[in-house]
Amino acid sequence: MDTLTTFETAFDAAGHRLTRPRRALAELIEARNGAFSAADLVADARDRRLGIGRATIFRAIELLEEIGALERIDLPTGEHAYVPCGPTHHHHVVCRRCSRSVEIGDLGLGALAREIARKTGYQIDEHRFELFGLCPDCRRAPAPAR
Amino acid sequence: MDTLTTFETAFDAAGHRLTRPRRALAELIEARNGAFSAADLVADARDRRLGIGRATIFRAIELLEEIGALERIDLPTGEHAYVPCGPTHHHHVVCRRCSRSVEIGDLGLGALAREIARKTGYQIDEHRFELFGLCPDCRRAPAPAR
DNA sequence: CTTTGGATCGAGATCGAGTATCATCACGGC
DNA sequence: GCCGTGATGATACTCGATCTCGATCCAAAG
Repeated sequence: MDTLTTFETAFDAAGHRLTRPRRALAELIEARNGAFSAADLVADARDRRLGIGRATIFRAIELLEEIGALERIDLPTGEHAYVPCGPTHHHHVVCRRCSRSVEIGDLGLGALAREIARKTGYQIDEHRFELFGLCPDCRRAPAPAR
Repeated sequence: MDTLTTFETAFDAAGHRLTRPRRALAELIEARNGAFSAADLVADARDRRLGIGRATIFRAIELLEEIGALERIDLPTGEHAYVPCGPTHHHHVVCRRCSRSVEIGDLGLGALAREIARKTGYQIDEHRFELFGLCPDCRRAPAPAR
């Protein structure tokens, strides 16, 4: 069976070609199952001798971001990371150890943003709400696996 | 009168020397009156022929961040910026045109974070909430002064 | 199945933010 | 004023990310 993965579908649905490098990257991302950095993908690709160029990886990430299949978040360290996500408005909770992430709904933040707009006089176009901590598994895990 | 500015006081109170470059940078930051990037300061310093090295600027920013007089935020573009701020827990609203920013209080986000922790099983250590839009002045301004 | 054009690719150069190094300097307590 | 230590700034360097451009591949059409 040639079932397409979520990301392969994303490329396809947006009218982009389903090339070998893109398929491979889609797989790498799905395998990660959480937040990852561009450098992570570059390393993955190199480790598996996929022969995918850096530029291609950055282009694929950019594309998936435009499509809405990925979203960039900013780690507390200042690094950029990307999380797989659906199309609806939402926010992310990211594990600071294993990077596993879950989506959470709006939770009234839209209303809160409007409230803030009213109070400050700003016209709010965009907001960002990210949470960091330890996922259930990493909470149980003993030592900070370094 | 040799009144110290907010930032000069910050350096002083934290037990750091009040050097000429630091005074100058404190002034530049106050003059900006909003969010700015490290590159902005570097440019400002160069434009005014202050003779301040890049390293010094980055060190000063780092220091002010440790002290709590600055906080790093991440612009929607992915760039890093810094906003002057007070010591209590709060969040920022930043104008995407002029970078003027205002602080807003906790607004029940702490409680929301706890709620999310309960629902997801994550242990939430840290959260980030940033809002972007147009400040009252820039809303009134006609064309996007480019 | 073959052709073919344009999207996509990969290698390498380049850029720019941020850090490290280290000899020199100057703040501020004495 | 002296002096020790923290601070400075020129320079080199690291590393994430982007740009360029000729080569290559996908997929639609015939």
